[in-house]
Amino acid sequence: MEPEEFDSEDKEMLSWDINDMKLPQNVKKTNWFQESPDSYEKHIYSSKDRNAQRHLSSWAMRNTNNHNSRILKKSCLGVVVCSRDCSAEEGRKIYLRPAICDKAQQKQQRKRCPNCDGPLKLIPCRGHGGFPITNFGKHDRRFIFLQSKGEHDHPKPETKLEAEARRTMKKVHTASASVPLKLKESPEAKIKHTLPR
DNA sequence: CCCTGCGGGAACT
DNA sequence: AGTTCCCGCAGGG
Repeated sequence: MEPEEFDSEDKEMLSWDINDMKLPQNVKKTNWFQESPDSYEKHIYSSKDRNAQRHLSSWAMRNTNNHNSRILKKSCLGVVVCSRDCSAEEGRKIYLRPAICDKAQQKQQRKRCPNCDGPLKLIPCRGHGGFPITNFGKHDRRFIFLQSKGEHDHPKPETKLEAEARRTMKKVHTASASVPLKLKESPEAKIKHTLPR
Protein backbone atom coordinates (compact mmCIF):
# COMPACT_ATOMS: atom_id res chain seq x y z
CA MET A 1 0.00 0.00 0.00
CA GLU A 2 1.38 3.31 -0.96
CA PRO A 3 0.55 6.28 1.17
CA GLU A 4 -2.09 7.65 -1.09
CA GLU A 5 -3.41 11.03 -0.39
CA PHE A 6 -7.11 11.16 0.06
CA ASP A 7 -8.78 14.03 -1.62
CA SER A 8 -11.72 15.63 0.09
CA GLU A 9 -14.21 13.53 -1.80
CA ASP A 10 -12.67 10.29 -0.68
CA LYS A 11 -12.81 11.45 2.87
CA GLU A 12 -16.41 12.33 2.40
CA MET A 13 -17.08 8.84 1.18
CA LEU A 14 -15.67 7.34 4.32
CA SER A 15 -16.69 9.68 7.03
CA TRP A 16 -20.42 9.90 6.61
CA ASP A 17 -22.83 8.59 9.17
CA ILE A 18 -26.38 7.56 8.54
CA ASN A 19 -27.57 10.24 10.91
CA ASP A 20 -25.90 13.06 9.03
CA MET A 21 -28.23 15.67 7.66
CA LYS A 22 -26.27 15.79 4.46
CA LEU A 23 -24.93 12.65 2.96
CA PRO A 24 -22.40 12.68 0.17
CA GLN A 25 -24.06 13.28 -3.18
CA ASN A 26 -21.11 13.38 -5.48
CA VAL A 27 -20.48 9.69 -5.33
CA LYS A 28 -18.28 8.47 -8.10
CA LYS A 29 -18.71 4.80 -7.86
CA THR A 30 -21.30 2.90 -5.96
CA ASN A 31 -20.60 -0.45 -4.36
CA TRP A 32 -21.70 -3.67 -5.86
CA PHE A 33 -24.26 -5.06 -3.61
CA GLN A 34 -22.71 -7.02 -0.82
CA GLU A 35 -25.07 -9.38 0.81
CA SER A 36 -23.75 -9.76 4.30
CA PRO A 37 -21.79 -7.05 5.95
CA ASP A 38 -20.11 -8.71 8.90
CA SER A 39 -19.09 -5.81 11.04
CA TYR A 40 -19.13 -2.09 11.28
CA GLU A 41 -19.45 -1.25 7.64
CA LYS A 42 -20.83 1.41 5.42
CA HIS A 43 -21.82 1.10 1.82
CA ILE A 44 -23.24 3.31 -0.83
CA TYR A 45 -25.36 1.79 -3.54
CA SER A 46 -27.26 3.02 -6.51
CA SER A 47 -30.91 3.62 -5.74
CA LYS A 48 -31.69 1.33 -8.64
CA ASP A 49 -30.11 -1.64 -6.95
CA ARG A 50 -33.01 -3.86 -6.06
CA ASN A 51 -31.07 -5.79 -3.48
CA ALA A 52 -30.06 -2.63 -1.75
CA GLN A 53 -33.62 -1.35 -1.86
CA ARG A 54 -34.77 -4.29 0.16
CA HIS A 55 -31.69 -4.20 2.35
CA LEU A 56 -31.29 -7.84 1.50
CA SER A 57 -29.09 -9.60 3.94
CA SER A 58 -28.06 -13.12 4.57
CA TRP A 59 -28.51 -12.29 8.20
CA ALA A 60 -32.07 -12.45 9.39
CA MET A 61 -32.94 -8.85 10.04
CA ARG A 62 -36.21 -7.61 11.41
CA ASN A 63 -37.57 -4.15 10.91
CA THR A 64 -37.78 -2.11 14.06
CA ASN A 65 -39.51 1.21 14.46
CA ASN A 66 -37.30 4.13 15.30
CA HIS A 67 -39.99 6.70 14.53
CA ASN A 68 -37.91 8.10 11.77
CA SER A 69 -39.45 7.59 8.38
CA ARG A 70 -36.24 8.64 6.69
CA ILE A 71 -34.05 6.03 8.23
CA LEU A 72 -34.95 2.39 8.23
CA LYS A 73 -33.66 0.41 11.16
CA LYS A 74 -33.39 -3.33 11.44
CA SER A 75 -31.98 -5.61 14.06
CA CYS A 76 -30.53 -9.10 13.82
CA LEU A 77 -32.49 -12.11 15.01
CA GLY A 78 -29.54 -14.45 15.36
CA VAL A 79 -29.55 -17.97 14.02
CA VAL A 80 -31.41 -21.22 14.65
CA VAL A 81 -29.18 -24.21 15.35
CA CYS A 82 -29.59 -27.84 16.36
CA SER A 83 -29.48 -28.14 20.14
CA ARG A 84 -27.59 -31.40 19.75
CA ASP A 85 -24.99 -29.67 17.68
CA CYS A 86 -25.22 -32.44 15.12
CA SER A 87 -23.20 -32.44 11.93
CA ALA A 88 -24.31 -33.21 8.44
CA GLU A 89 -21.96 -34.62 5.83
CA GLU A 90 -18.49 -33.12 5.83
CA GLY A 91 -19.07 -31.69 9.25
CA ARG A 92 -21.49 -29.12 8.06
CA LYS A 93 -23.62 -27.61 10.77
CA ILE A 94 -27.24 -26.72 10.71
CA TYR A 95 -27.76 -23.00 10.56
CA LEU A 96 -31.36 -22.20 9.88
CA ARG A 97 -32.71 -18.78 9.17
CA PRO A 98 -34.90 -17.49 11.97
CA ALA A 99 -38.41 -16.62 10.87
CA ILE A 100 -39.06 -12.91 10.90
CA CYS A 101 -42.53 -12.49 12.31
CA ASP A 102 -43.34 -13.76 15.79
CA LYS A 103 -46.02 -16.14 14.70
CA ALA A 104 -43.84 -17.89 12.19
CA GLN A 105 -41.05 -17.92 14.72
CA GLN A 106 -43.08 -19.78 17.31
CA LYS A 107 -44.04 -22.29 14.69
CA GLN A 108 -40.43 -22.69 13.78
CA GLN A 109 -39.39 -23.38 17.36
CA ARG A 110 -41.60 -26.45 17.40
CA LYS A 111 -39.97 -27.93 14.35
CA ARG A 112 -37.05 -30.30 14.53
CA CYS A 113 -33.58 -30.40 13.14
CA PRO A 114 -33.76 -31.36 9.46
CA ASN A 115 -30.63 -33.44 9.89
CA CYS A 116 -30.94 -35.33 13.17
CA ASP A 117 -34.50 -34.52 14.17
CA GLY A 118 -33.33 -33.06 17.46
CA PRO A 119 -34.86 -29.97 19.02
CA LEU A 120 -33.90 -26.61 17.62
CA LYS A 121 -32.41 -23.72 19.48
CA LEU A 122 -32.30 -20.04 18.73
CA ILE A 123 -29.03 -18.26 19.29
CA PRO A 124 -29.72 -14.57 19.73
CA CYS A 125 -27.39 -11.99 18.32
CA ARG A 126 -25.24 -10.20 20.87
CA GLY A 127 -22.75 -8.55 18.65
CA HIS A 128 -23.41 -4.95 19.51
CA GLY A 129 -22.51 -4.43 23.12
CA GLY A 130 -24.52 -7.49 24.10
CA PHE A 131 -27.43 -6.53 21.90
CA PRO A 132 -28.37 -7.44 18.37
CA ILE A 133 -26.53 -5.86 15.50
CA THR A 134 -28.48 -3.08 13.92
CA ASN A 135 -28.57 -2.06 10.29
CA PHE A 136 -29.60 1.33 9.09
CA GLY A 137 -30.64 2.35 5.63
CA LYS A 138 -31.46 5.64 4.06
CA HIS A 139 -32.74 6.26 0.59
CA ASP A 140 -31.44 9.60 -0.55
CA ARG A 141 -31.98 10.76 -4.10
CA ARG A 142 -29.72 8.73 -6.33
CA PHE A 143 -28.19 6.59 -3.64
CA ILE A 144 -28.92 4.18 -0.89
CA PHE A 145 -26.78 4.36 2.20
CA LEU A 146 -26.47 1.28 4.32
CA GLN A 147 -24.65 1.13 7.61
CA SER A 148 -24.27 -1.75 10.02
CA LYS A 149 -23.36 -1.43 13.65
CA GLY A 150 -21.85 -4.34 15.48
CA GLU A 151 -20.15 -7.60 14.69
CA HIS A 152 -22.21 -10.75 14.54
CA ASP A 153 -21.11 -13.18 17.23
CA HIS A 154 -22.84 -16.18 15.73
CA PRO A 155 -22.79 -18.16 12.52
CA LYS A 156 -24.55 -16.90 9.46
CA PRO A 157 -27.92 -18.50 8.72
CA GLU A 158 -29.09 -19.72 5.35
CA THR A 159 -29.87 -17.07 2.83
CA LYS A 160 -33.44 -16.15 2.22
CA LEU A 161 -33.47 -18.14 -0.97
CA GLU A 162 -32.17 -21.26 0.73
CA ALA A 163 -34.77 -20.95 3.45
CA GLU A 164 -37.49 -20.56 0.87
CA ALA A 165 -36.25 -23.54 -1.06
CA ARG A 166 -36.35 -25.61 2.10
CA ARG A 167 -39.96 -24.70 2.71
CA THR A 168 -41.19 -25.53 -0.76
CA MET A 169 -39.25 -28.77 -0.61
CA LYS A 170 -41.18 -29.80 2.42
CA LYS A 171 -44.42 -28.87 0.76
CA VAL A 172 -43.71 -31.27 -2.07
CA HIS A 173 -42.87 -33.98 0.38
CA THR A 174 -46.14 -33.70 2.27
CA ALA A 175 -48.20 -33.21 -0.86
CA SER A 176 -47.04 -36.50 -2.33
CA ALA A 177 -48.80 -38.34 0.45
CA SER A 178 -52.40 -37.24 0.18
CA VAL A 179 -53.17 -38.35 3.65
CA PRO A 180 -56.45 -38.60 5.50
CA LEU A 181 -54.74 -37.43 8.66
CA LYS A 182 -56.27 -34.85 10.94
CA LEU A 183 -59.76 -34.86 9.55
CA LYS A 184 -61.10 -33.60 12.79
CA GLU A 185 -60.00 -29.99 13.00
CA SER A 186 -62.17 -28.30 10.40
CA PRO A 187 -65.04 -26.58 12.11
CA GLU A 188 -65.97 -24.15 9.37
CA ALA A 189 -63.58 -25.06 6.60
CA LYS A 190 -65.85 -27.13 4.43
CA ILE A 191 -65.19 -28.09 0.88
CA LYS A 192 -62.47 -25.55 0.46
CA HIS A 193 -60.69 -26.88 -2.55
CA THR A 194 -57.34 -25.54 -1.41
CA LEU A 195 -53.94 -26.95 -0.73
CA PRO A 196 -53.14 -28.17 2.74
CA ARG A 197 -50.85 -25.62 4.33
C1' DC B 1 -48.24 -18.39 4.32
C1' DC B 2 -44.55 -15.34 5.17
C1' DC B 3 -41.77 -11.05 4.39
C1' DT B 4 -41.39 -6.11 4.66
C1' DG B 5 -42.23 -1.35 5.81
C1' DC B 6 -45.10 1.70 8.54
C1' DG B 7 -46.58 3.88 12.59
C1' DG B 8 -49.07 4.20 17.22
C1' DG B 9 -48.20 3.49 21.79
C1' DA B 10 -45.66 2.14 26.03
C1' DA B 11 -41.63 2.13 28.75
C1' DC B 12 -37.38 3.91 30.07
C1' DT B 13 -33.91 7.59 30.49
C1' DA C 1 -37.85 14.77 24.51
C1' DG C 2 -35.14 11.11 22.51
C1' DT C 3 -34.73 6.26 22.05
C1' DT C 4 -36.08 1.56 21.83
C1' DC C 5 -39.24 -2.32 21.98
C1' DC C 6 -43.75 -4.46 21.12
C1' DC C 7 -47.58 -5.18 18.26
C1' DG C 8 -50.95 -5.03 14.58
C1' DC C 9 -51.87 -3.51 9.83
C1' DA C 10 -51.43 -3.36 4.76
C1' DG C 11 -49.16 -4.50 0.45
C1' DG C 12 -46.84 -7.91 -2.12
C1' DG C 13 -44.76 -12.34 -3.26
